[in-house]
Amino acid sequence: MNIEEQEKRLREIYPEFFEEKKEKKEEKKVLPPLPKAEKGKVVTRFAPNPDGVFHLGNARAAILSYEYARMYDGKFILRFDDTDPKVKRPEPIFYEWILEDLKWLGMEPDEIHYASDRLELYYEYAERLLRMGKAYVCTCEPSHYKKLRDEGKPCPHRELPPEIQLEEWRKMLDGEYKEGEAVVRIKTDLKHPNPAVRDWPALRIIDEPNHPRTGNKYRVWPLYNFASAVDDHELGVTHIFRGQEHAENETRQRYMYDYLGWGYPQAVHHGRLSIEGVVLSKSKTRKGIEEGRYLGWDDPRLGTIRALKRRGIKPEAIREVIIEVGLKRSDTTISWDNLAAINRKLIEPIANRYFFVADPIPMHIEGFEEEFTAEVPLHPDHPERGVRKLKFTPGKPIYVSKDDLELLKKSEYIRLKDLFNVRLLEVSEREVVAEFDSLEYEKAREHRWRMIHWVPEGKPCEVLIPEGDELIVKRGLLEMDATLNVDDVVQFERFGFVRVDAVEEGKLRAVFAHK
RNA sequence: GCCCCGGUGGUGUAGUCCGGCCAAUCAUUCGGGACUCUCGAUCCCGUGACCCGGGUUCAAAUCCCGGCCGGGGCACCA
Repeated sequence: MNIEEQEKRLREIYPEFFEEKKEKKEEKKVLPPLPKAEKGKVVTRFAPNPDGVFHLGNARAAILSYEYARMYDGKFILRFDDTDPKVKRPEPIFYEWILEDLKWLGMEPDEIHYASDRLELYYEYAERLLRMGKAYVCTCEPSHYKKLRDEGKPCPHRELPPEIQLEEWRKMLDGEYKEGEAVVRIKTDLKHPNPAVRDWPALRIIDEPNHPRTGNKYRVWPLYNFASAVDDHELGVTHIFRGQEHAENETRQRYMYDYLGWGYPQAVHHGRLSIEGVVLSKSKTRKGIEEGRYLGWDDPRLGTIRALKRRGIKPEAIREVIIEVGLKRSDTTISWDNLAAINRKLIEPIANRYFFVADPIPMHIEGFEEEFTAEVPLHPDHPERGVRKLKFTPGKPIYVSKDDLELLKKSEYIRLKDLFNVRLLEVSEREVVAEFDSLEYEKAREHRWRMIHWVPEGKPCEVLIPEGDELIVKRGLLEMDATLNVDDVVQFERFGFVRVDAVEEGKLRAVFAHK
């Protein structure tokens, strides 16, 4: 029975099946409702530090923020948290790339802000807190301060009156205090069970920031918690999505919100997201690039958005995988199988098929003395797209892949897909000799002969295959009819889906996506 | 060491807040089969899990206590 007959018969004996099937198809993973979210009033933000490239781990916070904003007809803000010109120095290129990658993922921010543009605003709030007696300028030696803190004791500067604090603050701004000599702290509970929460630092001095956006205009820079607290409030952020490494920061920032009489946004802390066997860490990636072990930030082995893109992973697949993972607090490791399965569903219908023969071995065929042109559909399920032509010429060898060597060795007959069936006479790594047997596909099917792809001639093509930390390069021949452009995602039959990475003068490079 | 947070098949996820309808959902992987000029797609069928131990209860994946394991934080980083 073919599919139609089977379906017809099934409708007779089990009509309910089809109704259920229809329901199942519509079952799509969606995000759960967001607590305290009102339609039209949700404001979310994605706040990366442009000191590196956007990767899958960052994508979790970004996609959740964006999706929820959209779900509630709210606003999605991109804010560059570029307040560390020293340890995590921002670089101009990453500002651009992050925005570019965000857009590629389909997330256009409603607003874009730069923390480095807002220093004066931070200063205002610092002064206000100083004046209120809720913050102080601490000039303790860091190690000494730490000791006091761990003992739950105040440092000598803590209880000085606001007038002195403001004077000290002035000295910080004026340059009287040098880098490392003074810091503004927000008062909290000195007996807080978690020492890390006690009187946390809010602003510090960087003598020569040489910031990519503001140069040396400012020498007092806010720390993450301070800048973030001010901005989330000022920008009207209602919901924050961030990794659980920030969970303790909520405790810290709440003190500030209480002093200022602000309401803290709803924070959702999610676990860390990683992908099977892939390095996501910015610093490790950077090191690998510097040492020449990686081709760049978009090396196919990496988990950066650019790398995923280069491999032919569609933005929608990344979005789906993140939504599937949801907002759980536990860490998750996405498997390539899963990502590939989602991506395959997306690209299978659009990817045209071609024959790519990796590590070609010539095959000489005897006993067929006519020219014969095989016409193969560009896509088996879409004949309307047309065909590719592969011409067999008597006396000229065709090429088959070394990857099929084992198969050839153990087979007596084989079908050359869309051409004809042959009997194998000699099989070695250097060449294969075969004899024409028959034309009909049906005969091959009856005998269950295996089928391989082949190419009469072809253009040189190399495929980059990421395998863990290795990047394997497969060289071979791609059929002549494959006129491809960069970014095309196609399937090399019996090889896998690939994205065309570069095309130059009949030469081609592709990156392997998945089977 | 101190402080948070987690733990459902190989992987991811639903269910946990408000105990029963959960001998646990869906996807992927894996095994088997159907169909098909790709080892692609499609379609059937199947294997496979509530970290452990106590307690509460008529009833616990769900509540409580303890343990184990995992992650994170303890920066003048974000």
